[in-house]
Amino acid sequence: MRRATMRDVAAAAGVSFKTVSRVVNDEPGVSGPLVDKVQAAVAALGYRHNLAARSLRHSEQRTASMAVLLQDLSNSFSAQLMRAIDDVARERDLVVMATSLDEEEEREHGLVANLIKRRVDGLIMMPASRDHAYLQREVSAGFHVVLIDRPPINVDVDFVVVDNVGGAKQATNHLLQQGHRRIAVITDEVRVATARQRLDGYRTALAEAGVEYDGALVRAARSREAAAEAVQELLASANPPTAVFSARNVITEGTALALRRAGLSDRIAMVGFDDVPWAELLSPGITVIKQDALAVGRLAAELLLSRMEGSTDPPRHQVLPVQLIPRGSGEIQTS
Amino acid sequence: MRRATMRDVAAAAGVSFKTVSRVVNDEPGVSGPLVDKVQAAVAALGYRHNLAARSLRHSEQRTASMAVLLQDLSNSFSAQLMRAIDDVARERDLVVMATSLDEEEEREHGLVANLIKRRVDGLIMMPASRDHAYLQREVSAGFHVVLIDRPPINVDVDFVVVDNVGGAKQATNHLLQQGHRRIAVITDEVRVATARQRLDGYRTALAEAGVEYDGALVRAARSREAAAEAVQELLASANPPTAVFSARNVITEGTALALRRAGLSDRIAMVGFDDVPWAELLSPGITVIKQDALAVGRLAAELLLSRMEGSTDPPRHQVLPVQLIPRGSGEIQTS
DNA sequence: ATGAAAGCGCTAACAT
DNA sequence: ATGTTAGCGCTTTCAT
Repeated sequence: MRRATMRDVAAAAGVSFKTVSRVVNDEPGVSGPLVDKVQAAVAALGYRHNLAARSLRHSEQRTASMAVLLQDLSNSFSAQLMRAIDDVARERDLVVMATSLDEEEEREHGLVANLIKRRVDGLIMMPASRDHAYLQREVSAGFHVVLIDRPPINVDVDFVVVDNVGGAKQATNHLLQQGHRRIAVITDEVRVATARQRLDGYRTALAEAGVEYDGALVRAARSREAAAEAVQELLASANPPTAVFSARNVITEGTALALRRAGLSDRIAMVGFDDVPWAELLSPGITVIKQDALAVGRLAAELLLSRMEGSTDPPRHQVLPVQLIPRGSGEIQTS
Repeated sequence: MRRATMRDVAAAAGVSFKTVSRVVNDEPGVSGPLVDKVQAAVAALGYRHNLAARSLRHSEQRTASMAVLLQDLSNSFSAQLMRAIDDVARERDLVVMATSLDEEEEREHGLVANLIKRRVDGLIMMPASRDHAYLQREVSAGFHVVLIDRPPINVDVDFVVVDNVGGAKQATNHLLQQGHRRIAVITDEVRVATARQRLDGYRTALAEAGVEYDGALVRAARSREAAAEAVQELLASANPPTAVFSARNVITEGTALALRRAGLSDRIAMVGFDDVPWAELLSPGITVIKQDALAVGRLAAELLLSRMEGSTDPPRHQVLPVQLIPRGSGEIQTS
């Protein structure tokens, strides 16, 4: 059950297959009657234009496609990035390939190689790896890459990140202002750049306030459950925190869960990094440092498109601001 | 800045370009020294295999790609579907193109056409349209389609849905059992198949319990804000409901929001269709009819893969069960 | 073990 | 306005 080709259509319509090509591509220079005959044959045979063959021959070998590599497409932050990127791509009729890296470096390398073999026109990636030098060769060969959420390491390419250090400082300062001195922080694993930056911001804020850093208040957790456990342990410790800075959305979930279970939602203050859709449904509402995922995604897509359209500007480094949204949980004072 | 081709590599390595093809494809029958020479040339020139050209000539013209068309990739249900599909695709080294349809019929048609032009090997779609007859021709031509969340109309293809009618009945019965008689229901617009089915289940449960259907308790809402408004209006009406069945995840958010704003979270019962990650963070927790998005996605992907691997079984219709998870909000009794 | 020729489905450049 | 030829980068088939 082979698909019909232009030659098949040409034979059925009694014209040359170049005429079919003209009709299919809406090129001028074909008489009305012939156009009709060709279209009739196309319909009769169920012919479908083959874009792969087209782009192979076409002068500028574009595939009108791009790829998005995130860590976990089911995470709401990533899902929003994807959505924003897709919205921009849609305007240009670009198809978007998307997948999750799950912080696996090997997977990142394999996928980038695979996508280049497929000749996607560009890539937006939240990198899992900590060395992006391997991208240099591809970028030099004309492959376009925009990193997102995490800055490039050992290579200079376009990127869009948010002010993680500033946001974490702001979160910590906010809690300090409510009188808290024992502020726990739960972050992602330190190999993740954003986790390191947010921890930096936390430490800087403490230092500036003259509050001593206490490693016992710092935990790493990847999942919601791990975060909940970490908070539970901290609460049960000899010298428990009076406030928590949860440095990532799933950690915020885990923290809220642990506080609820302990019946301490109204006693222990918390500020989360990254807004969550249910933040205002809780009592108290969750105070967060909001990063505008849609803006990050949109901007990254626009940077990529400008490259695909020929921009040769030097690599552009975009750091978007974040915003503290007080909703109650972060305004709980020390008693 | 043209990318190197096999011919370029062959010239650089001093071999025929067929030998390069053999090396690049890990085919046997090339001596060790030649393999080395070719690989050196590949590295020197930054050569990258062109999969589009390959699949054009290759006997079975597979592109090792599939597409996923959902309504809104940023919705947590859709994001989970995508994640599950991607996990299965990953095992087979398939690339997944994904995008949102936003309930736009035109967009669905355009995308399906475009994806066929790109010769994707298969498609998993949550359809926006209400007539899928146009798919018949493509399916007959060997294109593989699996519908998800909503069943096919006017065409018979594989699909995976959940028991919407049964789930809605269960939700309604649960509220009836707590003594509620005035149960509001907020659904998606009626053009959406799942909304109609869930409304059916609601009506059936009422009828079976001998409770008269009251159209004044039924509202449609697409967004969280619209749902919140609808609930607010209902609560302010002359004869307000004592319970709410929110028939979709964003509606559940809106309902929870409205109840919280009205300070009635502990007074008005609610059950939501589709589990939400924050359901157990609220007080009371949100009782839901859980549909296993990951299972739906996984199963759909497996059905599609089996087609791609040659299955010619008659169209398979999968209806997955749903499960009521009591967390508090659904167990509030009439006072 | 290696290579030359043909052709996948299409567009570009050039006829007529 | 229509058609012919060549060739995109690759795999296949068939030599050597």
